Parts: sequence; structure tokens; C-alpha cells
Amino acid sequence: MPPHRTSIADMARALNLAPSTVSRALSHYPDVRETTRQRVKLLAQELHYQPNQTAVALRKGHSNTLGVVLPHLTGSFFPEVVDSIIEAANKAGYNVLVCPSREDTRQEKQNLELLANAQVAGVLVSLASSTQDFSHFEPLRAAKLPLVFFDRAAPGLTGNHISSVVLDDYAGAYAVVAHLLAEGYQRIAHFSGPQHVGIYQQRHQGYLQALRDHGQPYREELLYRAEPDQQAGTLGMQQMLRLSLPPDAVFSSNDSATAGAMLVLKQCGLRIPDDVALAGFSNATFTQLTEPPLTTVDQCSRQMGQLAVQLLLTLLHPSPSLPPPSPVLLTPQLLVRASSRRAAA
Amino acid sequence: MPPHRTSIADMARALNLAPSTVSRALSHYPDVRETTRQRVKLLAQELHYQPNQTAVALRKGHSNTLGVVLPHLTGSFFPEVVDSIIEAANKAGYNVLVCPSREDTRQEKQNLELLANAQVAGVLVSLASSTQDFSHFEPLRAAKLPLVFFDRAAPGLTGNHISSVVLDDYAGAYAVVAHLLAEGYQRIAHFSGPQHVGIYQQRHQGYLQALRDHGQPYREELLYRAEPDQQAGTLGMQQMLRLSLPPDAVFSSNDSATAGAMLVLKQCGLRIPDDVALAGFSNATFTQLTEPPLTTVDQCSRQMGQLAVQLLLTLLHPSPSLPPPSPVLLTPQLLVRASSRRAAA
DNA sequence: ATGAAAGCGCTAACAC
DNA sequence: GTGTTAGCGCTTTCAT
Repeated sequence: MPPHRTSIADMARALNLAPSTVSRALSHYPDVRETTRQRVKLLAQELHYQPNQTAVALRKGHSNTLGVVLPHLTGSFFPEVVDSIIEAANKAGYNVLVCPSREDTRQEKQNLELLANAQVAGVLVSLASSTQDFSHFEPLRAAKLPLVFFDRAAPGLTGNHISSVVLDDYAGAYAVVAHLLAEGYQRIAHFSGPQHVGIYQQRHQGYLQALRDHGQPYREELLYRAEPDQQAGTLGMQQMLRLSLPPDAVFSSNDSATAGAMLVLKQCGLRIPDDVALAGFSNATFTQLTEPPLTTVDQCSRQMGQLAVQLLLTLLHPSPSLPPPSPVLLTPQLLVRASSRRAAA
Repeated sequence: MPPHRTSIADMARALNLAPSTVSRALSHYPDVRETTRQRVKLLAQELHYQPNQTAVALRKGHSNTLGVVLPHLTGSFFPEVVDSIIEAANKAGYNVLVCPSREDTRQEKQNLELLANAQVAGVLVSLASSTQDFSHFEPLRAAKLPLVFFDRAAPGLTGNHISSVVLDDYAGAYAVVAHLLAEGYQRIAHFSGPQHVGIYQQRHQGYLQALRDHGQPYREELLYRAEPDQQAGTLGMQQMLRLSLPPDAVFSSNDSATAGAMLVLKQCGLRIPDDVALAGFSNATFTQLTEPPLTTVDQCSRQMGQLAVQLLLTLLHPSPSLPPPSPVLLTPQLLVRASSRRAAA
């Protein structure tokens, strides 16, 4: 016979009680005689009773699961965020459904539908880089499904059941460029990403403003724009080296692209940071292990995941007195390493 | 009013049909008049009908969700495997619930219960390193819940609804050590992990056998054993350098530990591979970016994830004619890089 | 080819 | 304090 998962009905029968009483005894319902509660709890333990979460979810209208929609699981940033999200969610009694969108808006939309159909209690989203239009969030918004954006948020999408936690990318980028200028670098190139992605736009703006504030001209030929992966770093660096006046420093909006640039420089026999300084963004694991170690900006991945869950939990259990939580802006930390420290001149 | 998700009952009412007919029209049930099917499908599209998966799951006894239990999401191996698992699962119409055990058997057990309660269709598991006893798998086994182990499998746990895909760790380790010996290294140290974890045991055995087959003695002082992370690599390397006869090569059972060893060597002013050669295991992303790039063994992460899902799908839809799938053993590839290539003597 | 009815396991509203 | 009833949305007999 198929090994039977014991149900509330089973226990009710065995104890000569109504299913509702058993249910009440197991939950925090107050008006149950203490002896009854004990009898029920004892039997439940004996039979290893575990509630069928599917049934609970159907009854309650939502499950004990949170959905995460994110661009991908490559690099170290998103895996770290997901890990901390899951840790925080589990601690609060939630499971986590992970849905990578592969940077594709269509997939992102499909993931959101899928999560809605799975009756998740709430959703955590980091936008695909191809997403420019946010209409696929309307159904969630209409259904008032609690939603927290992390790292890549939809600008202007707000509401009582929506919040976000993002990095102050502008400040991070500004700090990098100010540091490079302070070290005496003069021609600072920037490898940026698609401009409709907020984080790349902000990093680009931080770069521009830092140049302006320090009286440096903006040189169009020192900007390279592409989805900032390792290949982009390679191509960008090659292009820069063909200039009649190549840059003496590169600030890349992503560590992977920095890695690509580094490989090109080494192949050309150029020294880092003597000939060209390098600085990136994300604090990827490998940045400490390269030669020289790479200057970068820490993205507070674990803190971001924890905060995102915390915000979502607040949205899930709204306090009638307290106002809905405000969006959170994390201040990133500049990590200066050897790749951008001018050797004593 | 709360925005109402349209249900089958709604559509039945609107079309003057029975819910059962609407359900049949939407599924692949044959005996529905074609015109009826069209009417239903049209309305479903108009109203953006999406089946409530919770209800489907409760009815069917299992959901369209797969569970993944794995040690952690750090490094690059597990994130890559998870990513490929999710990709393959989504393609087959399944969601994925990710449950890290943090290398803790208690958490692993709890995750398994949690997944069982969530009525997942099947489970993919990579064991926590602290797991030595497998009794917490008995309930799954008894419930005949389809189960596929990946990378770290439970030895001896088999059955009609259980399979596995693991790497030939023994062969990988053997290849590394054979390569080091061929390059002329004489005193090859090994950084291993907990011996009850199959993968570390196998890598250790491969190391020993390669030494034996090449007539090399086994020197106990050249073995360092610890959970092989970066810190272990640091400590292990420091310990080795204090020996009167330090090793001229280190084979670490994990790339992170190799990184730790590399940092120590650089601090001591020792050259890689001239003074000490390095080789690791996993093909972590950073191994190509260090100076020198690190020799390692590719773990076929994406292939492993895909295969694991494929096996699980086979278990989910067992063909009455075909036998249950055999465990898969993947042959890893040795990636020789500069960290272990003897400079021309 | 379609309808009626039952039930997956649970909880909440309403008796008493 | 406990029992009775209903219903979450779906699929699947069984009947016609």
C-alpha cells in the first residue's frame, strides 16, 4: 500500500474529534482546552504529521513561497543576493522559487505569470537589461501582489505594496573616478552598459559628474558602451588602444569587463597600473585574486538580499499604524586595490 | 473590488457549460466537440485565463515544481549547476524551489521535509558535507518521490525512483597528478576535504593511485585535510612551507583552496610554477584570471545540471517498457594552464 | 459529447 | 470548547 501522509482528518478520526478542532489545536487558536491541545499535539508528533502546504495555500489564497525573478545566476553578485534572500526567507518560514529571466523581457513576463499562478505570497524582482517597458507588471500591481525590486528597479513603478532596495550607483561611480583623478590619472575611459538600465545610466552619470567637478573635459572617444561582460571589456580595451591618445585609466561599470580589459593589457605587455589603471564595479570574487588585485566597488550583495526580504515581509504583514516602507538606497563602498594605485612617481 | 482571477467556473457560467467540459476543452481530452473547444479557448484567451496551479497540485497530488537541495550558492560551481537545472526544468514546464543546506545535515533534512510538504514532483539533491548518515532520505524513499543526486551522492541509496549524476572525481584527480609528475614535479602535496564526502575521498584516492602507478612514495606530511576553502588553502600552504622539505607542487581538491595557497606563495616571494606548481579542481571562473592562470579540472557544471533534470524527468514519466535510468558518471577534463607547466629546464 | 457530483486537505464562519 | 458545514479551483469518475 502507498505510504500514506497523515492528514488532519485521520487524526480527528483517531481522537474522536472534529477536524476543525484538530486544526485549531495545532494552530495558535486560543479557545481549545489545554488537555485537548496536548492530546492532538502528541498524536501529531507520533504520526509525524506535516501539513500539506498545497491545501493550506489553496485555502488561504496564497502559499508560503516567495518568488525571485532576476537576470541570471552568473558572476558572483546575483548568486550572493539569492543566497542571502533564501536564507532570510527560510528564517521567516518561506520557500523561494528562483526564476532567471536570462536578461530577456519576454522570459521575465512569463516568470511573473508563472509566479502569480503558483500563488506566491510576494515577489522579489531585479529587471532584465532588455526591459524598457513595465506594462507586464500591471497585473501584479492590480492584484496588489507585494513586490520588492532589488538592484535593478523599475523607475516610477510605485504603490502601497511595492518597494525597492538599490545601490547608490551614482555615488559609487563618482567615488571611483574621484579616486582615479586624485591618483593623478588624466584620461579616464569608461566602459558602460545599455543606457536604459538604470544602474549603468547612474554609473555613467557619476563618471561624468566627477570629471566635471574636477575640471576634466569629457572625451567621447573614451566611452565604450556594450552589455558589460568579459568580451565587451576585451573589445573595448582593444578599441581604446588603437586611439592616438589612449586612456591612462579605465573605469568599467562591471568587474567582468575589467577582467577582459586586463587580459588585453597583459597581452600587449602594458603594465597595470603604471601604463593603464583599472577599476571596476561589483566586487566580484576574482578581483582579489588577480595580479594586480582590482579596485572595485562593493555592491553589498548580502545586505541587499536581506533588506529586500525584510521589506517584502513588511509589505506582507502591513501594520495599520505604520506607513508602507520607503525605498532603500544603499551606499556602496569603494575598495581601492593595487590596480589603481599610482606607483610613487 | 479585488481584481478577480478568472476561474474555470467563471467561464463555464459565461458559456453555459459545465466546469468539467471547460476543463476538458482546455486539456488534451479528445471527446470534445471542436466548436465547443474553440468557444472555450477563445474565451480563455480573452479573459487571460491562467490555471491556478495550487488547485491543480492539490487535485493531482503533486505540483509542477521541482526541489533542489544543495550545500550552498557560493563559488561558481553550484550557481552554474542551479542555473542549468532551472533552465532545463523551465523548458520542461517545471518551476524550481532552491533550498541551500549550508553544509548542514539538519538543514538538509528540514529542506527535504519542506519540499515534501510542498508536494514537489521530484527532488534534486547534492549532499551537505556534514552528512554521513542517510536516514533522512527514508521518508522520500518510502513515498517513492523521484530523486536524483548530483555531484555529491549518497552511496548505496538506490531504487527504482532514484538516480544520480556525478563526476569521475577519481579520474580527474589521477589526471592532474599524472600531469604534474610528467612535468617533473617530485614532491606533490594534496589538500583534501572531509573523507566522508565522496568527492574528496575519490580525489584523494586518485592522487594516491597516480603516485603509486608512477613509483612515487606517499608522504604523510604532504597531506593537508580541511573543508577546502580559501582559508584552508592559506593555512595548508603555510604549514607546508614550514616543512624541512616543502612540496614543489600542490594539488588542491578545490580551486578556492588553491587561491589561498597562491596568495601565501606570492607573499613569500615564491614563484609559480618555478618554485611551487599549483593545480586545483572545479574550473572556477577566477582560475583563468589569476597570474599565472591556474591548472584545474572542469566539473561540467552545466552538463551535470541538464543531465540531472533529464534523469529526473525520466523518473517522473517512467516508461513501462524501458528500465529505470542508470547512474551517470561524467568524465572530467583536465585544463592545463601556466601554474603547472614547468618552464623549459 | 456533455453534465452532475465528489473530493484533494485544509480553515473559517457559524452554530450550539 | 467543540462540531457542522462550506468552499478554495480543479479534475475525474460516473451517468446520460
